[in-house]
This record gives sequence, structure tokens and C-alpha cells, in this order.
Amino acid sequence: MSPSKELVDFLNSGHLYMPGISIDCVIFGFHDRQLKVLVLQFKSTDGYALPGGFIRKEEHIDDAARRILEERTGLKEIYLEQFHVFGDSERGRDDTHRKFSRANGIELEADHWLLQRFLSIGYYALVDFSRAMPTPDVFSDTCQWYDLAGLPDLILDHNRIVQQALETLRLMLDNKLVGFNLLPETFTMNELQALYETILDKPLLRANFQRKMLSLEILERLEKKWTGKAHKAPYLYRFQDRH
Amino acid sequence: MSPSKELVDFLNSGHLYMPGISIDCVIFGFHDRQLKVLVLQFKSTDGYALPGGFIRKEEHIDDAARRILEERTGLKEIYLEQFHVFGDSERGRDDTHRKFSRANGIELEADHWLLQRFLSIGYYALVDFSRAMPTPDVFSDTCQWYDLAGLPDLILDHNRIVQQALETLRLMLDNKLVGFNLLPETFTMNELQALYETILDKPLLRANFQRKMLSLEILERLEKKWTGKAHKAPYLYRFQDRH
DNA sequence: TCCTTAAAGTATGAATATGCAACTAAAAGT
DNA sequence: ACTTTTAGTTGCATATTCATACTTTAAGGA
Repeated sequence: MSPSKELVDFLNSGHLYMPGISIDCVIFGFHDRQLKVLVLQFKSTDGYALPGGFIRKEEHIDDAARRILEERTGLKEIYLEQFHVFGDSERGRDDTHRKFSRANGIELEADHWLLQRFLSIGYYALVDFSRAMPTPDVFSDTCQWYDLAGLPDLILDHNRIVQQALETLRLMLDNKLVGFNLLPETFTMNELQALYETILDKPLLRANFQRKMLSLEILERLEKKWTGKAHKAPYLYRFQDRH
Repeated sequence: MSPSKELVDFLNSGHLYMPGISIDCVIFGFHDRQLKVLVLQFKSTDGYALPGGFIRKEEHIDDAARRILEERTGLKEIYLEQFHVFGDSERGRDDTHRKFSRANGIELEADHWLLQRFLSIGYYALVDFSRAMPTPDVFSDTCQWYDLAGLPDLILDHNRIVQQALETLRLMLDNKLVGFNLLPETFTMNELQALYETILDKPLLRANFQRKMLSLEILERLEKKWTGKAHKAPYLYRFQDRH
């Protein structure tokens, strides 16, 4: 098979980026009471990977992460935070990139920039599942949501990166009230509770959850949402201060 | 003035390290009811800086941080954690290193590795003040403890790095009980309380603090400490599970 | 129309944690 | 022995959280 122009261009673009450093993004979404993560599937091989990329020579690292995120989801203004640097001494020096390139018709030189050791800065992002438009990158055939529990084996240490992102998310959930970024503009109290229960992986008492959330005085109660179901209609709420 | 051999060797050692990445360490100590930070003073200029260094090509980033820490304090087995990557796009591209080298008799080439953009991984460390042996590095005349409140102006964004390390420390204090790493092996309840009050920058009620700490069941009560003062002798305690 | 069902919203008492103040203990000086 | 001073403890009021029960309301059906 002959390599695509996009791939060749990318493999020749090492001089644009800071050497030895990459960014990997754990992009969380929430749907059907499940926490989801965006995962790419490589072309021609069966490798799965987190969305990632490199830092341009003159680019703030947060801007690099935002750029990667926008490319994969179509969304600007995403809630985004770095959480850890992964710095194993052999990180990136396995044959992941070599095998991928070979499968796509390119043999990488031994000193190719993609074959060097890479640190990776882990970012986690929280997006409104209903607004994200998953879009594959130059390496990938697909860009899809996976249930956190049903993640495939990912390349390198990407499974560990997801785990650590999740731990950070749990720590931040009450601390900084980041959870709202995973929901649409308006939501019911039940949806919010389901989000918390999913992330924390434990059931919460409805009455107490409601009281706690309302006591924070960050929720604006809107009109009711008639669902057509045979029971009292829930209120819709809006978070008063996103991010 | 003619440059020292050590400095010349260091300036020629760029090929040993990962390019574009450094480590900066905020080393906290506690003494006289004050939180202290280790700060270096540059030779021949009046620049102050955090202890820092670079990552060897085959070295885990945590090992690099531990190496830097051991060089500055003489201590192994230090409590150490990365907390943030500082990645401004122009970071490192000011004239700090050029001025320093010039003052020490070396004119750096425009493309010298020290004049490139650098990301920096911030680590904070908690050490037992009484055991640390502050030791300057090749750039520095002195390596000294400074009260957090009395820090001098530091180079680059190092003052901001200290601020962010302090915020992280405050977050972690109860969360992971890291505070004990700032105290000697044994300590009185009063010393522990003073530590907490200093870090959190607020007074705590003695009775409540004691009850809370004891209820955690992580303190082992040892014999009493006779101070020679005209009052009841306090107990000494030991933390049961360092780190 | 009115009763039933189911989920939303609210209220209440118990358990636990925290804030505040007082009390007892003990080491050393007078 | 009495005082001073700090350590350690105790009791109680208040606040927060936990667990459960009660009330409300939209829609379906007798």
C-alpha cells in the first residue's frame, strides 16, 4: 500500500514541534449513565490510542492541547486541565510507531523523531457529549466514544493515563465542581446525580444530593420538563458559572 | 574573570539531556514556625532561582527530580511529587542565562541549548529541615532556606512556581497527610499544629486539632518530652506510615 | 372523575463532626 | 505548699451529613 500524502507530510514535520514531548488527551463525555472516553483506532493496524499531538515550537502547551481537542471534537472553549507528566525512561521507544508506519507503507529511519523517547503531558477534558463531533486524525480510521469500563487495550501507557485522569477527575469533582462541563446547558437533578454516581462509582441518596447541590447556590431552576411519563415532571437546571 | 571548569563542562553537556525540558523543585522545610523554601543565589549576578536541572536522556523524570534533590539537600528518600508543567511559549527565551554566563566569562552562542525555549516540570518536595544539608550547584554561590513570606525576586516564573506549589501543598495537606514529611521522626502535637497553622495560614483550635489527629489513628504516642520548662511535659508522637 | 403509579421534591429525626469553653494534669519556680 | 504555664481532656451547643418517611404531581386507566 502506498502512503497518503497527509501521513508523509506529518512524518516530515518533526522540525515544527518541540522534541521529546507530546500531549495526550483523555476526553471525557457522559451519555446513557456511562462515562465515555474518546479513542482513536489506527489505520491498517489494530492499535487504539488516546487523541494526542505535539507542541509547536512557539505554542503555549495549553494552546497545543486546545488545538488537539478542537481537531478531535470540533469544540472550542472546552474544559481542559493538565494533570500529570508521564516520563518513563523508555516511553515511546517501543515499536508502536515503526509498526504503524510500516503497515502504511513507510519505513522510518532509526533516528526518526517519532522513534525517540517522549515525555507526555496528560490533559483531561470534559465535553458535552451531545455537541462533540468525533473526528479521526491522520493516523486513524475512527474516532469513537468508548465506555470507560469497556476500553480496548491502548498503545503505550495510555490505559494508565486514562486511569490517572479518572482519579484526578474524582478528586476535582466536588472540589472545583467541574462535573457540569460534562452535561448539556440544561439538565435535571436526576441527570446530575447519575453523573456523580457514575464518576464516583457509588450510589448517592437522592434527597441529600438534591439538598447539597441546591445549598451550593450555583444552580438556577428553570421551567419544568414534561417528559410524557406518568409522574411528576422534574425541573430543569442551569449551572450559573461554567468553568 | 575566567570561567570555572565545572561551568564550562556543564554548558557543553547539553547532549546528555532531553532538549527543551527542565525540572524545577520547590523544596519545603519547616523551622521556627515558618515554612521555608530552598533558594539558590547565582554566582556573579544577583539572580535567585529554585533548584533545578535537566533530565538525562535515559532517566525517568522522577529519578531526575530525586537526583536534583539529593544534590541540593544530601537527602535520599524524600517526599516528592510533580505538580504542574509550566509551558509558556517564551519560557526560557529571556536573557537570564546569557547574562549569567557573560558575568562568568562565557559568551553563549545564539543557538546554545540553554537559550532555547524550555518547558519546566514543577516538583515539590517536603524535607526534614534538621536533616537537610543545603548545597549550592555549579551556577550558585549559596543554597539557603528562605521564609516563604520573605522570598526574594526569583528568575523567570519561579515565584509563580512557588505559589502554585504552595497551593498544591495546601490541597494535599489533609487529603494525603503529607505534612508529616516536614517534621522530624518525632514531634509534639504542638509542633504538628504549628505546621498545619503555618501551611494553611490560619489558627486552629488546640482541643479540636488534637482530637482530629488522634482520631485518624495514624499517630503513635511515645514517651513524654521533658523540656525543662515550668509546665506539663508534652508527649512525643511518631507518624506510623511515612509517605 | 377519581384512583393508581412512579418519580420529583421536601421534611424530619438520628448520627456524626466541628466550634467553643471549661476543667484537670503536671513540671518547675517561688 | 502554692503559683504559673502549657498539655491533655471533657462537655455541650451548633452544624453538617445520613437515612428514612412523607408530600406532590403528571399521566394512565378503571
